[in-house]
Amino acid sequence: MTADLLPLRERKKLKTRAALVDTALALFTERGFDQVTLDELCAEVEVSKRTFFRNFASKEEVASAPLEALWTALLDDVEHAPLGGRPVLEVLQEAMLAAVRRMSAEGPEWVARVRLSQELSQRTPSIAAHGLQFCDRTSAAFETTLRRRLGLGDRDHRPRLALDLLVAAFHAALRGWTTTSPDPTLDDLLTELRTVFAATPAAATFTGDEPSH
Amino acid sequence: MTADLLPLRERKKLKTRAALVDTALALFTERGFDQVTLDELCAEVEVSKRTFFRNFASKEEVASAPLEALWTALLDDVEHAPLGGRPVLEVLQEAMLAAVRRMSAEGPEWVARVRLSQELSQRTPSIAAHGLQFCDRTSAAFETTLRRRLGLGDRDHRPRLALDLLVAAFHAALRGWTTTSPDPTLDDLLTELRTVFAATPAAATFTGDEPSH
DNA sequence: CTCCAAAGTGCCACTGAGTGGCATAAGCCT
DNA sequence: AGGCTTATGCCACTCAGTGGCACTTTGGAG
Repeated sequence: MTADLLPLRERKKLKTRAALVDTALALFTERGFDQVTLDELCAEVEVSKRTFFRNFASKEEVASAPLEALWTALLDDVEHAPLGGRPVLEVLQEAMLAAVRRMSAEGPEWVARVRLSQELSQRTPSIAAHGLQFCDRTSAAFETTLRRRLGLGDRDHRPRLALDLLVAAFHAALRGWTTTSPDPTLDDLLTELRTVFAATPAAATFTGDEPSH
Repeated sequence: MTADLLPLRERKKLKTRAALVDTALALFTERGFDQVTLDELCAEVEVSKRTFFRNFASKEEVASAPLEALWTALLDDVEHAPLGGRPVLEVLQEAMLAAVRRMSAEGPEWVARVRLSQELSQRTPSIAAHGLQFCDRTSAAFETTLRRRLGLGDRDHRPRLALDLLVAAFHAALRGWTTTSPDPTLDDLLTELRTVFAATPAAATFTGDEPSH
């Protein structure tokens, strides 16, 4: 499907990378992130620790890989999508939905991997930290793109706030996705996303009526 | 001012804690986070590494301490503040302004510490990651409080989105604060916060007019 | 087909973060 | 003062992550 055209070397590299991700997700899920040493993981995949660190910058990164791939794909999309005359946040939200659909089109395993990645992230602070920092860096990149393409000034905080709202909505949707359904599907995720997106405009304005007392 | 009433033991502990924070901020700022080992830091403060880890959970935490203190203080405030009939986000924003004022009232060193902490966080990915994860956990706690006090359901995403918007605005303000003025003051920070808060409602709705092409 | 350059890999030794255990000292309470 | 609690120091240990070098594999050129 996606290019057998790559040189053999590249394919091999991607294969070990994928093996590392899948094995890591399995081991971490089964026994917990810090109960699994990298030596074990590498032994399982039959790869040296040195090779692991040529593919991933840290132990946390291998667990966040599936979600990071999504954000990177989304960033590419937004770089080229038309932004004209519509609310920026709406455009971003639709790009997000499209990116999720596109990722999952590449194979059903993707959904399973994202689910495991998300569950690990919720249960393991250091993975969560890594993921959040990745989102933050990616948001900064998005922000630059938006500023440039929309001709906004450096002191205009709106694009960054919109991006953070997108990130917040995405994370809320992920949390909802993995906690409600026992075996969440792609459609469940898309539904969850649309629900959260629908609630987003109210976030800045809603008034809490304190219950009687 | 704030209780010499504490038992001597506690005061001593707080003192070494403060010494660790200040020395760490100084060393990290001067030579870079990963160029300073904990052994060095501990030698400087004349404390064993074991003691360091009884005060802080990680090397990153000591660098984030001032900002974390602010969030914790804010959380306490929100626990007891009246939330009645006004937009929740507005209430949170005012609580944030009040918390900043209250923290800085305890001494002018606080502003300097926060500035160093923020600058380190921007330049050091692992500190940023730790700080973001802390905010995330704190937001989750806030969320619980808000849900309880406002009687909202588990499936209502608005409180969490509002909180994330507050966090995003705060971070944007911090970035602006440390990049614009060469030697940022407390008032600069408050001004910056108010500016970002003012821009927040537009984040969800603004439309980017693509520049002519 | 062969040989060369380049890129990926394995092995090994090393630094430094973080932890557990136990003995010691310092503050607390009566 | 004397026992009790609690923080601290010291020591040895695990494991993430890095740098160096030798070795294998691949792609490409003659």
